[in-house]
Amino acid sequence: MAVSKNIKPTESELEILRVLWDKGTATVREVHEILSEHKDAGYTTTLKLMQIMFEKGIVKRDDSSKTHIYRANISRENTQQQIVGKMINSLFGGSSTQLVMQALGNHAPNKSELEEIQKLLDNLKKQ
Amino acid sequence: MAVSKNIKPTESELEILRVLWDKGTATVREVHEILSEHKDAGYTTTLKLMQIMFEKGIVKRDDSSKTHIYRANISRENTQQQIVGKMINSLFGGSSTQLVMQALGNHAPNKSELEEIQKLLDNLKKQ
DNA sequence: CCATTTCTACGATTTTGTTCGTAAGCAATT
DNA sequence: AATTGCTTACGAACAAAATCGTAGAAATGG
Repeated sequence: MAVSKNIKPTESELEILRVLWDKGTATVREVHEILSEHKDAGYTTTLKLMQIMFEKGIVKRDDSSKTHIYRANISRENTQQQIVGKMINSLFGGSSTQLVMQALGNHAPNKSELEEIQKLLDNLKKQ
Repeated sequence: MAVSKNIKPTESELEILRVLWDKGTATVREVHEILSEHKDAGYTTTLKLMQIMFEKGIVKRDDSSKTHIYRANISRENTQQQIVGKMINSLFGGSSTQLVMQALGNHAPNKSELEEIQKLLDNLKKQ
């Protein structure tokens, strides 16, 4: 089994990670452009954050040319799992079911999504 | 519809809220005892946190006797909803389904829980 | 009635995260 | 060669959260 580091990205780091997960690779400039659509912080702020993330090992970068190219160094799935797991424990007393009920109750999925969930549910039932 | 305050408890505040939600009411001492099973921070730290939560309106307290008695002033359900909603947006691109799949995949529920979810799913399908 | 314990209040410090200003390097353009 | 624009590096300021020490009031119990 893979040893998963216990990484806890901050809110701002998560925003950056989302961009990197979506695009695969990106420069600071690209990340900043996207973030600044919904947030106003200066360019150097984004730069600094990404540098810190690099020091922490959250992202990798290719600095062979002047403009560095970044990519995530932790997977989306792993991070989701970390955070959801923590939330299940801290907010739902360890019951994933509670979380699921909450999520479905307040953000109803559409038809095809329902079927997707149904499929997973059927699978779980078989075991 | 009730106007829900946009409250964002910190990690530490959440720990305290959990105790209060479970017990209904509690003194600082009681909260501290429980927290210190899994965390080491001094008594005055817990006290200070609860005082701050009081100032923020997150908890109420009865200070008619020397030892104050605290209780939560925001509901568990409401808080869960806030936080889960935020997580769906920030980590799962707005798709509750993704979150549900993640939660079920990694923390499989037992039989009776599965049926509970199935019931909710059936209800959602009817609409 | 004095000593001890237990409580609150509160300021100070530490830690962590975020933001920004400035300097310096490099490349393209004039 | 000078100017302009874009880049990284980095220190500093700022903000928010967490931790702790100390003081003083109230209860306890010898």
